[in-house]
Amino acid sequence: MRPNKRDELVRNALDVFYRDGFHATGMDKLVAQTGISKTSMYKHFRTKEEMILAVLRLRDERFRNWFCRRLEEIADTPKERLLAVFDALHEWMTSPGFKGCMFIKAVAEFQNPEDPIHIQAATHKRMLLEYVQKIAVQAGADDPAGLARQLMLLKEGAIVTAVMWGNGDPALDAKAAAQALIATSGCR
Amino acid sequence: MRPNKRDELVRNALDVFYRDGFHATGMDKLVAQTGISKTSMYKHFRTKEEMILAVLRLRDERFRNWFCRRLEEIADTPKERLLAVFDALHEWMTSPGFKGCMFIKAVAEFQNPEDPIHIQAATHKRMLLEYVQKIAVQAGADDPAGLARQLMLLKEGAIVTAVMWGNGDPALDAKAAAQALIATSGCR
DNA sequence: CACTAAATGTACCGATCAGTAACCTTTGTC
DNA sequence: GACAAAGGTTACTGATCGGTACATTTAGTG
Repeated sequence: MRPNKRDELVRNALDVFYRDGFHATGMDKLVAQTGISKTSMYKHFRTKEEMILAVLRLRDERFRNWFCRRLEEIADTPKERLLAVFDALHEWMTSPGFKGCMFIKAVAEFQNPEDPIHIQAATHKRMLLEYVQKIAVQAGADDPAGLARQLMLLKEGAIVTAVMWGNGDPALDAKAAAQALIATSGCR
Repeated sequence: MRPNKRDELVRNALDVFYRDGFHATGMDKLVAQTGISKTSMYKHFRTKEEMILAVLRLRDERFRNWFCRRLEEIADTPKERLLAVFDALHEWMTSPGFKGCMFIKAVAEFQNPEDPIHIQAATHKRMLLEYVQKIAVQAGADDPAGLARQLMLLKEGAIVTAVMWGNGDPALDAKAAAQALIATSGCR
């Protein structure tokens, strides 16, 4: 059984797009950096856009898996897990190679709301929001949906600010703010 | 006295870069959309990068002027002005042509922290933060710097989320969160 | 009117863009 | 060993990239 070259391509392309951006990464650079021939690329994907969508799918899968698992590892109770969001965030931001959120960057480069790339990025964010909202329900918040939306605002803000300043400190500020919000949210 | 063509160029280029992105906007598109010849462009700016920097300077000047003036119009006391940040934010997000924060997008496209464009965008954010921090001092917050950073996290998060969902609702969530944070901050 | 600076049109540069055609090599399966 | 699918090599397309050369026209000032 042949180890799927397509998956290898998507994995490598993910790194390049994440590091250098979407428009700034040409197919020739992808050939050079992934070691996979252009003909092979275009046998698996009809266009660059299709490839970006596949890359975003992988990124979504990887990130959500890591994020959700990490929350469960860090904290035991739902209320603690809401706060652990920002511990996981801080870990991510201070890990080597951190370059911000790929989906925020995708939306920044593909602003048209009808664009498949834009839509897929928004879907990722919606799924993360729903996951946090579930935890907020378990934690017994008075307005779990509202609390989840607020916490996610802090999270997105911390990510873009961490990229701006080049350090993970915004996650600490976000955690402090989250603590205050959770304290007044009616969580058990 | 000749009306400065250079300023006209920067004004028009601002619209195009804001709407379409930096890498996705070529100099030829700029010629077509601004009605200014490429030769003239390169008499005022040696490179595309220099032009982007000029565009960001104008954007910074315009936005900070509008934002600070708006806060003073909306609210009279420092404490009220901290909250008015999110009223102004909501006005901006629901205004026609809103396409997110140009500086967040600049950082997303120019991730290298040494890049002049990246640096200039970060400078804009730092100046906004310092402005809000001054208000927090006037409002008598126990930790004005920390409160200002938290409020700015909410602001950045609201901006990127508003672009994601395509509406201004995140500003309302951010305002609600800000209200809770300000309430526990020791502000008069 | 003469002079000058600013802005123009047109045509071009080499490099890169996304994407393709034709042909060859590897690899796993029967 | 025959077969087929997957992957690779090389070279190419027309369009666009950022940027330039050069000659011409416009417009404000003395």
